Amino acid sequence: MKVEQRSTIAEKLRLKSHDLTATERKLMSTLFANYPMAGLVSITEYAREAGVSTPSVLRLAKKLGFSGFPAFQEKLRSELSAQLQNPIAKHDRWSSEAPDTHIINRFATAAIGNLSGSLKLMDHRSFDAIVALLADRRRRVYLGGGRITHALAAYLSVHLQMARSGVSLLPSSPSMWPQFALDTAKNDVVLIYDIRRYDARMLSFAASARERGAKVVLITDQWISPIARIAVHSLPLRIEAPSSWDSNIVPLFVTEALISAMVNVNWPETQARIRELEAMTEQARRVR
Amino acid sequence: MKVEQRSTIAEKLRLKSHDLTATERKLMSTLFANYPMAGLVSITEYAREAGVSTPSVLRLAKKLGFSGFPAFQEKLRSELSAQLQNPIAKHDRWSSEAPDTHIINRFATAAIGNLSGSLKLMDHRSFDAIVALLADRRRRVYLGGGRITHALAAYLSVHLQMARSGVSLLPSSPSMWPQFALDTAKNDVVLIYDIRRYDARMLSFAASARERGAKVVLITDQWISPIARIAVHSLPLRIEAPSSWDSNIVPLFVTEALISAMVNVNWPETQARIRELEAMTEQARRVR
DNA sequence: ATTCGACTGTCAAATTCGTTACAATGGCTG
DNA sequence: CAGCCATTGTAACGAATTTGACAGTCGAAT
Repeated sequence: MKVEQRSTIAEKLRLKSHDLTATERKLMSTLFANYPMAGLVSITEYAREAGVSTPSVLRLAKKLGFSGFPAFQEKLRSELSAQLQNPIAKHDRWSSEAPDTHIINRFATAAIGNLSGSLKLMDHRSFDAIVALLADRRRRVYLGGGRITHALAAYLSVHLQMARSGVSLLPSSPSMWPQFALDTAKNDVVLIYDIRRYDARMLSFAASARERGAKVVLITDQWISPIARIAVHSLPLRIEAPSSWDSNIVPLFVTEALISAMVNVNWPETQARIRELEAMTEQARRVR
Repeated sequence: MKVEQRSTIAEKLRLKSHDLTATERKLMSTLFANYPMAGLVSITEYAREAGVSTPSVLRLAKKLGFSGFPAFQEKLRSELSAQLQNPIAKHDRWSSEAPDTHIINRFATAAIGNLSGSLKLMDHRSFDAIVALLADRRRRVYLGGGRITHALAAYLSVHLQMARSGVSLLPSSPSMWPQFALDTAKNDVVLIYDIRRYDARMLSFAASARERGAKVVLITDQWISPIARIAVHSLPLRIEAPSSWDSNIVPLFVTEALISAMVNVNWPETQARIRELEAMTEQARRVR
């Protein structure tokens, strides 16, 4: 039956509860007392917990229509897994009638997975510490990225420059990085995007900055760039995508969150600066 | 240690993440991808899922201080059942104990909302039509964005240039746009990012290109840039964020999806081009 | 080039698990 | 009260899992 396919073990048990034996009822109530974890241990342990014999567990599983205990357990696991998924993961039909196999839906699924996976991985204390570094107006900030991630560094740079002074973006050409390393000084902040196909030149830039006393912050992928060893803070993110290249959606997410948090830290000053900036832009427009 | 007693496996892993081996990282990311269910199967299955050998799982478990795999699993189970019994913890799975009010969680909620809102709005036939335009090697492609979105255009440009020839990125300075408009010709593709604070100079660039017979494609926000009137295809996206500035996560999402879809359209040619590119990069590296 | 050490996989032994067969128990019926 | 059937536990077996020992591989340092 299709209906049965969908029903959970809890429902099946309730449905059959009237023709369960005393032993089976014990098993049922043990399972419900800690559903579904009680059933995710070994058959022996579950039996002992309920105070019945091992084969009784097996009999119950078969009575519910499973081929054996492992099949029963697998069902419990998949139920739990579905329940654990973030509420948002249960997306109701993404794009207008586009089939689930359409690239845009596959991409959406991957993006959501990357986001929730990254958030689970992330240490929010590191995040807060990075925000504090960026918000500290006494420190100069250097931003850098590789061939692909340069755009992210540029994006961050545009926003940071609106909020504070002393922000420099490393050029996209690696040959110019060494001279920037020369400029870094004690307590400066060097924020680097380095995702796989890690760039050796970026590593040496980071190492130089570190030697000069700068604090290196790293935004990397789940395989973690070697720069992590010299960084004070590293954020490893998930970047898998159904594509020939990695997805930088989560790195952009973190970037925007950093910007937002950093702006909040010192709102009055930032606000004044933005007002001034707007006024200047307006003035320039009038002259033209 | 008292601390160790309380810390979850996720925390332990994060803490030790810097001195994990490559294989152990694989296990870690597999576990986080579906935490903690991925670890609640047999050691064999978990190892196979992560693509490592069985003993490697055991070694990781021991590294984390457990007597063996069953003990490791027992910890996962107890964590999970504690979490299941505490409904408040439900939303907690986002970020490690960060409260829901933490900026990173608020941002995640907003990003997901924007994504699903955008996808519901989106016409996938427009998307497919844009992909076809980008994939057509006979057309030149011009990419442009405003002060903020220039980074997105640059990101798209880096990827498109790997996949095909004839891709130009408009400079970030608007004063140079008119001369680029002069270069556009009949049937060229002009893809523009224009989100609120719509730039009048961008509109006039688009209008010039249109007059010369170019096909204008627009990626904009839900309030829709005036360029939409002259564009052949427009994708309106949601960009709200708990921040002083708009979020460009969904625009980046669409950008990556476009890239991926476009590459698929003509995979053999693209693959050949990428191979050649890799070979050249490799050669350059050797010379150095 | 070579050596060392760290890392990781293969293999097999030991253990545990899941399952079947069978015996024991106990309630119900004629 | 005897016999029957459903129910449950015990014991044993085969299968799968967990674990330790060993060897090959790779990279770094000399």
